[in-house]
Amino acid sequence: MRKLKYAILGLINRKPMTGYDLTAEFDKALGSFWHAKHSQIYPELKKLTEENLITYETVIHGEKLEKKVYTITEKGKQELKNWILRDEPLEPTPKDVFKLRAYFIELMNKEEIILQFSRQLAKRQKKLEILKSAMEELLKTKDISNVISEEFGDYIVLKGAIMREQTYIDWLKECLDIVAKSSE
Amino acid sequence: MRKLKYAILGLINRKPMTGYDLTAEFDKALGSFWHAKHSQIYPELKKLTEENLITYETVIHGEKLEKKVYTITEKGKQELKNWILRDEPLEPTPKDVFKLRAYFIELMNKEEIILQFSRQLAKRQKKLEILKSAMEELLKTKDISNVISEEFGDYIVLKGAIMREQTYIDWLKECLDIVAKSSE
DNA sequence: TACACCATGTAAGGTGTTACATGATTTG
DNA sequence: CAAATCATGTAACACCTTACATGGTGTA
Repeated sequence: MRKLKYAILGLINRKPMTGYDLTAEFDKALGSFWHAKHSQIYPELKKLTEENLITYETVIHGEKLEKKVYTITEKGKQELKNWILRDEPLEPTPKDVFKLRAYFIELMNKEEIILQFSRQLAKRQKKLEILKSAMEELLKTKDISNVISEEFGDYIVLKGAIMREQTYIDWLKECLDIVAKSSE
Repeated sequence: MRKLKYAILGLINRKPMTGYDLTAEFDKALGSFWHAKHSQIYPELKKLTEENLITYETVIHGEKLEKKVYTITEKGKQELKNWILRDEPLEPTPKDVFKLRAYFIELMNKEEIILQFSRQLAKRQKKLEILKSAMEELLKTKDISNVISEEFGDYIVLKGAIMREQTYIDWLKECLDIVAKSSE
């Protein structure tokens, strides 16, 4: 599977970058559906280099600071193109710790349920606001009219993230509503 | 964090079960937000037993087949209750391989995009139908009027899963719509 | 009597997190 | 000049999957 491999190849294909840049990308745009720490990224870059899917050039920044700027190879592009067209079975549903707690709702009393759901709601609303700001920024600065473009890719995943968070919020509100109205 | 620990404690708290039963539960109801293989469950059961959070009784089924039926202890109940009330920061967004592909949309042509999104749509629609059938069954056989009950827990997580899948489908349709209408 | 299902476990390896470790550059 | 950020790496450990390994029970 090696999914991190393709996440990295895809990003480096967009434009050459360092391991540090990749880490930052995973914290920004991709953060709404993928993430990885630098401790996982650096070894993977080493592996991809050994497999001749990427190459690097050492660039000196300032006096001494060495950066490794990675570029995708033809072989890397081929593998990436091949992966993107693959038809794979649906992944198992992602794990959700809050829903695990919600499932065992019988362990809480009414007040405790309302407290837990309200706290989750506040966190999700905050997250949704951040995503919405990112979307506003994207629409202001980028042209998404061409569907075969990086910008359109950025747009659809952000759109998906906003829709997902909004639905999670709707679900939380619905649960809260039922609980609040119950006589228990 | 040992989340599997609490998933198992919660299930055994509902009623005593074997490792095999737990595995089956993770494939059914909980499947919409949690899962684990038996190879992970058996070692965890051993660990929880050593920690005195659960105990087991060996039951002979038929002539020789030995089953270990696990029961939660008072200590286990306390830990579970304590965990369920905890306030933890939002988990990082779950990884989504399809969205990773969608993000790198610039690597596909219009036909390929439509093919990939249509295939995903078909799989998600099938999954949604299964979830809806499960909900129909649940509403027919269980009483969810008491919010402090296992049945209500079953209901809300299933409801959440249906909403999540419906939104994913809406997103896929919206993407397909934009792509289909594009002149590219 | 074969096949599906019940039942429990271990081993090897891949994936991911936290912590350890070090040093340079930029900005207030 | 201190703090934030840039930059790269390794080690230990936790988590999770795939495959290996074994045997019993129910049913068509």
